[in-house]
Amino acid sequence: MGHGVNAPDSSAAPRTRLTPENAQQVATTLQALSTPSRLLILARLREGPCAATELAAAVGMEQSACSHQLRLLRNLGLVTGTREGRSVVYALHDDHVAGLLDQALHHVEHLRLGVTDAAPATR
Amino acid sequence: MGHGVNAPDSSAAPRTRLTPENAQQVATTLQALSTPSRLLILARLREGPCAATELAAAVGMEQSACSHQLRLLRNLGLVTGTREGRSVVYALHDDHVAGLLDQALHHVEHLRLGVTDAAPATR
DNA sequence: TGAACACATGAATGGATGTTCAAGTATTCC
DNA sequence: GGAATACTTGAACATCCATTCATGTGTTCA
Repeated sequence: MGHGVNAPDSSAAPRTRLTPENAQQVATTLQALSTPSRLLILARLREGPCAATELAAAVGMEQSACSHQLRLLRNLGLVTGTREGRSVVYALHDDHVAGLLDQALHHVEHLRLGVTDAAPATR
Repeated sequence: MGHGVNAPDSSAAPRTRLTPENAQQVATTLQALSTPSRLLILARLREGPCAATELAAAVGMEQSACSHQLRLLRNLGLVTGTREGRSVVYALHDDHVAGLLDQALHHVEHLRLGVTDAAPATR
């Protein structure tokens, strides 16, 4: 049988109606999760605060590249960086970021990936 | 003060540990939600199945462009297209896609966007 | 069969975007 | 002050990606 498709079901309507303007904002934020490097950075910070250099090493990228991405994440309000002596400690901005990450991982985990490039089937 | 940051807390560890390989897959899937056009397409399908042309009109884009994005979404396994007479009806592939969308909208809604390009503050 | 409708597809284009390389700023310690 | 550490920033570059234009495929109906 089917795979239990979307029922716009009785329970609750989508909290946020997606307007074209809204969509731009949402897309911009979700784009932060659309690259392996940033995803790894956020996942690392998900486990606790971390200084920039250590963070770069943890995710296996050069400090410069990592710093660029951290700037982007900072501008989006996803992470915070606070100077601590000579190092800057980064952390997720708040729990919603952690939640967003968790949900994303959870759902994607349960999605069949790498589906064949099947053309629409005829009934 | 504090915004209630990430506590690697007692409750539950992240279900999916993010490996570099895994990150690539997750990123690829999440990238589907990183553009306004695709976001609008998915949001429209969230409310129920829809034919291609009607869908394109609903989200305000040309049929060609819409078709290209639909192909991408199909390849990622996020939507399905089934021929119905001369039209092809699209729908979300399953509930996880709807859930992912809902969660994304929900979290992003509660995130402060457009934060200033503040440099790391000194303690 | 042929016209009309509904989509898909390929090539081209312009605009982002991630990374690297090479300085630049900030902080600590001698 | 000056060297060393930690991080940031800007420019250059190469790549990717969403859209457009033009064309091709599939389906219905006269």
